[in-house]
Amino acid sequence: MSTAYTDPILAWYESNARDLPWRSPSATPWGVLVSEIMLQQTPVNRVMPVWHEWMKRWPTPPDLAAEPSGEAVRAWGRLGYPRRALRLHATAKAITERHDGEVPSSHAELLDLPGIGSYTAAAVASFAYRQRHAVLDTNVRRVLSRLISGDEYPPKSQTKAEVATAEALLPLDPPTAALWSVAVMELGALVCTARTPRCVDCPVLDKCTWQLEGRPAYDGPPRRGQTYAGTDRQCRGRLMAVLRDAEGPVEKPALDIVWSDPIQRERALDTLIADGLVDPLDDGRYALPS
DNA sequence: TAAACGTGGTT
DNA sequence: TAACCAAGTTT
Repeated sequence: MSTAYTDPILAWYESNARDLPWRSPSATPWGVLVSEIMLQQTPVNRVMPVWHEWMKRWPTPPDLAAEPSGEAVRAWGRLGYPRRALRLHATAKAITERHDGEVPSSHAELLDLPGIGSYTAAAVASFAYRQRHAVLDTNVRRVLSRLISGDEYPPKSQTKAEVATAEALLPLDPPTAALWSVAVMELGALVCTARTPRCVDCPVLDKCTWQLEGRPAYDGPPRRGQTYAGTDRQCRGRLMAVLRDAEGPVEKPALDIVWSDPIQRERALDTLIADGLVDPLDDGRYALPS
């Protein structure tokens, strides 16, 4: 294993880390878990106020588990991907029932919880419990891609080679490994960014393969998908906004007015019901789930 | 494995 | 301005 990157990046983190609330010594494992779910595909700035609100309202998993799932969806606000709120509520219930109300510390038990995949399990085990796991998020994948492979961007989907690389770089001492993981993520978030990296501020610039090879341009396939306007996703978002902003159940016309295409609207509503995000009541009205 | 899944800021 | 991007997971 290589240690050439470890000390410069740890030193850089010590003086450049953002003071994020879920990194505070007073943050609980539950607070870390909630932050990780909220941060999936969602920028820090948008998460911050919602996280504070959640922590004040639901300081422990049993607090959230005692509420209807619809309250979690409502309090999710406009963070996006509201199925995360539903799964976080289900996770709170599972923790309450299966783990005595305490967020489990083992990677396997975390992985068993709804909405928690390989990244989030590793992140919670590392950041909340100071364990030694390879934490591979989009930031770390990009940093290692540039530093080690010399490619501007990592492969479209995670490879075994990337996991092997990340594990090889992981310091042996668990608390140091946990610190390393958050430090590499932070480097990717603040310096080794996707679009215009601030290489002048990089602590390992002299060891960066991509840099040493003259920063060759990305030559792979386009990495993005379709536009958002007009999609079912946008339609679902509109419908959910109506339900979130209403005090209680809403009449069907209140949903109909936010999307003109009836075919697409009904399809979107059906998928929301199938996902458990919308509850069709017996009286014909619609509500957030109970 | 690829596509689906929200939202808003940045380039 | 349209495209890209943000601490991914699920099916």
